[in-house]
Amino acid sequence: MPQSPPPNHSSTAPNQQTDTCQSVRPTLVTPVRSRRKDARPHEIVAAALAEFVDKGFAGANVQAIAKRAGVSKGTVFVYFETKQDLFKAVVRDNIAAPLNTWRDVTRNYRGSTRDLIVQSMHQWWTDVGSTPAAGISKLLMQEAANFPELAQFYQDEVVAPGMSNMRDILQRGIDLGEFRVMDLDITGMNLFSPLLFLAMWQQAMGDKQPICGPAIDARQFIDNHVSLMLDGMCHRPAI
Amino acid sequence: MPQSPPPNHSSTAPNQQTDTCQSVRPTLVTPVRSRRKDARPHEIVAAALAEFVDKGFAGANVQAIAKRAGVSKGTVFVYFETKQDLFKAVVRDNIAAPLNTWRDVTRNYRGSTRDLIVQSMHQWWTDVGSTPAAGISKLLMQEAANFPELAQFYQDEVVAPGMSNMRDILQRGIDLGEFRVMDLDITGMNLFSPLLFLAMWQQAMGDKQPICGPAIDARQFIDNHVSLMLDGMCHRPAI
DNA sequence: TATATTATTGACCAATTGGTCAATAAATAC
DNA sequence: GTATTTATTGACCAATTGGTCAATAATATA
Repeated sequence: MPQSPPPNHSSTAPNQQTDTCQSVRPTLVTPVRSRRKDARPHEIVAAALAEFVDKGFAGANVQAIAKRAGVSKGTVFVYFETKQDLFKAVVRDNIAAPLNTWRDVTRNYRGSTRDLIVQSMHQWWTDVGSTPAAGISKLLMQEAANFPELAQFYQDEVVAPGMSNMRDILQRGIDLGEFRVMDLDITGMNLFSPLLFLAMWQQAMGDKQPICGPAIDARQFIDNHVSLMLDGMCHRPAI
Repeated sequence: MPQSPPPNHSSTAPNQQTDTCQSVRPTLVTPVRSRRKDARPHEIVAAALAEFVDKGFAGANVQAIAKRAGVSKGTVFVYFETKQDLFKAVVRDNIAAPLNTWRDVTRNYRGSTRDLIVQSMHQWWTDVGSTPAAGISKLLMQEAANFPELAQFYQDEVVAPGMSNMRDILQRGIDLGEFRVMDLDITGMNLFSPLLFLAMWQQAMGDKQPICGPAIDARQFIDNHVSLMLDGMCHRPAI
């Protein structure tokens, strides 16, 4: 899936960009080159995200990224010193935004903590888990060893705040008398890791390779998970 | 980066494992080359596992694999046609064994299903999750798109049997009246995915980058998880 | 229109690396 | 010991690719 279609080219594939000068200068045909200095970085980063998630850092091809972004390889290196720098930019640019909006849901919630958890998880799935940004998790997981500073960045900017948010939610449930007392950190991870796993799994397997029979429905997966985590699998008398 | 130091020099550091037959010549030093046709494949695959898990398929360097295995690059290509073939061998050879032993625990268990789950998970963690073989999961997750036939293989040989085993366990609990009725597939995934996630996480982050404060203790993680899944987080009256 | 500026390009370079193969040395046969 | 076989090697090749830069074309300016 091409990220950003070549903004200037009139046609799609066949014409390529070999139409340098034979254009007779009729009047105002689409220019052979377009100059959009400020739009480039974002487009290149978006294209790079797709390529990196797809192929990993080592497997990603700068030329392919350039093509996806609709520019030449040279242009990529005008805006990013090295492939590594581009990679870092991709991670940084795709990490920050979603987490905040997700967190806001927690802040001013009124209903039961159970509902908060359900809604919070669906929210995260919609905003992050099911989007290309989820590829970042997969990416970091595989490249963490080679980019320790990025792993640290991810740790500081995503993991820690995410854990903090989970703790807040759980503490709220305890304070309101809904939940029993438990280890907040461990429980937070227990509660959230299936979502992360599902996101990475679907990133990896995409639409092919259904886990077991049909593909997993995220909504059902989340609802079932929350039900188990709150009520447990064992028989229990009505409250 | 120096290429490959001649592996024949007297001996770099350890004596390697040239234990086959050079003992015939007690007076001579260890031979410059050792010929161990049948031991090579396994050694190379073991070395390749480490390198692939570390660097991914594209990032892995055949010369580095050869070095880890104590042979020359040429030797690698004697036993494996291509880098891809080596990769496939690595996955295939590291997938089969652990699952079976894990499964056997389920078969002839006598106690409560709760205990079965606890023990089963600790068993899996010991036999798979905490071993290098867990790197295969991380590896497959990142290379699935590029090796669809391997993804299928993984699906058939690991995912499906694993899910089946989870279903058996849950069904047992239901049959014995311990558990309420629930969707076996989804619940199986909910139950197991945190372990998979933890395994991959620790593969990725290794001993550095603790999630939050100290590194996660797998034992505590598992026990807490099972407790939540069976009893739930909510307050509940004594049975 | 003419000139100046600069975003964009693609040919080019150097380093890396998957893969080959004739030479070599360890074993075996005689 | 000599001859034969073959597992192992490392120099070598060709293709790929990250990165460079002088040339070029799209603007801006006058």
